[in-house]
Amino acid sequence: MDSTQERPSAHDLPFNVFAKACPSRGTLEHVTGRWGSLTLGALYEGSLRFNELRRRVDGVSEKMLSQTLHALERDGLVHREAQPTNPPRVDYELTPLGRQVAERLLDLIHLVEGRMNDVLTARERYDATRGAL
Amino acid sequence: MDSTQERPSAHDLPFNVFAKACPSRGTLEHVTGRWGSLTLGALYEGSLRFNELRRRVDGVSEKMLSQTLHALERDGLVHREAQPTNPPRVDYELTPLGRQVAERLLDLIHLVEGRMNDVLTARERYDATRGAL
DNA sequence: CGGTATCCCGGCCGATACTG
DNA sequence: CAGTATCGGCCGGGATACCG
Repeated sequence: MDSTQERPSAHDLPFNVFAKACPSRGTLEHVTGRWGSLTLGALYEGSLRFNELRRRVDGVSEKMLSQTLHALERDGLVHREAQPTNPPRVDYELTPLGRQVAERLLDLIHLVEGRMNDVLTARERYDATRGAL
Repeated sequence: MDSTQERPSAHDLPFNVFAKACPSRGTLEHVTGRWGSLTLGALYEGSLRFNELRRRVDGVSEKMLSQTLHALERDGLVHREAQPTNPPRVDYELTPLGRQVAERLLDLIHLVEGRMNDVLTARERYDATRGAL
């Protein structure tokens, strides 16, 4: 019943994101990263082209969007479909796994958006007491 | 009006994380950030002291943990309870809102951990085709 | 349109030292 | 134990220019 150092809550999966060296931590960061989460969220509605995505994810630069899409494609969350037409047309869409991830991400996003007033109120209270120092 | 049919993309909430200037984007980043997500995830099991948390979130520095906790406390997701004993004892625990957030985060974390083999496979395929350039 | 290459700055973050 | 202060490197990420 005792296997060296097992914590009560710990999951027995081979991958544990709380461990520094675990590769799942890297993927979690791609997914939850500043642009990763918004990109996946935007693609949940359906496939989008590069510049559509860029407009949808307000504030992202070409460089970061490109970089983000490569990371997500590499992790198998986004599928890139290029058509060799002229002018070129490239569509990005979620893979089945990407959809599952995006679903959870959107749950989180909607929760944060929906409770933002509470957050703002909490900030005011915090700043009123601690910010006065 | 057409309030019956609604595009899934457009939420009518006052806060939209896809908009550059929206404060919800900042909170989402606190929550999904590298240390924010792990901190909230760790606290889901119950309250923890500073150094317990530090050990649990493998790799976090004192500075970043402190900074992360302040941001989460300010946003009303974590409650800090200090006891004026000697040696000092400080417990951190999730607020009700923090619990809801952590719940979603853990859903995401468990999904990523559980599908990590697929991710790793996808990476190999990607690197084999594109990495050869 | 759909990107890549380059430059470069701010701030994220770790290491270290110090305080109550 | 529970932090804060300071320094410095590294790199995330924006701006710009350029290519197929």
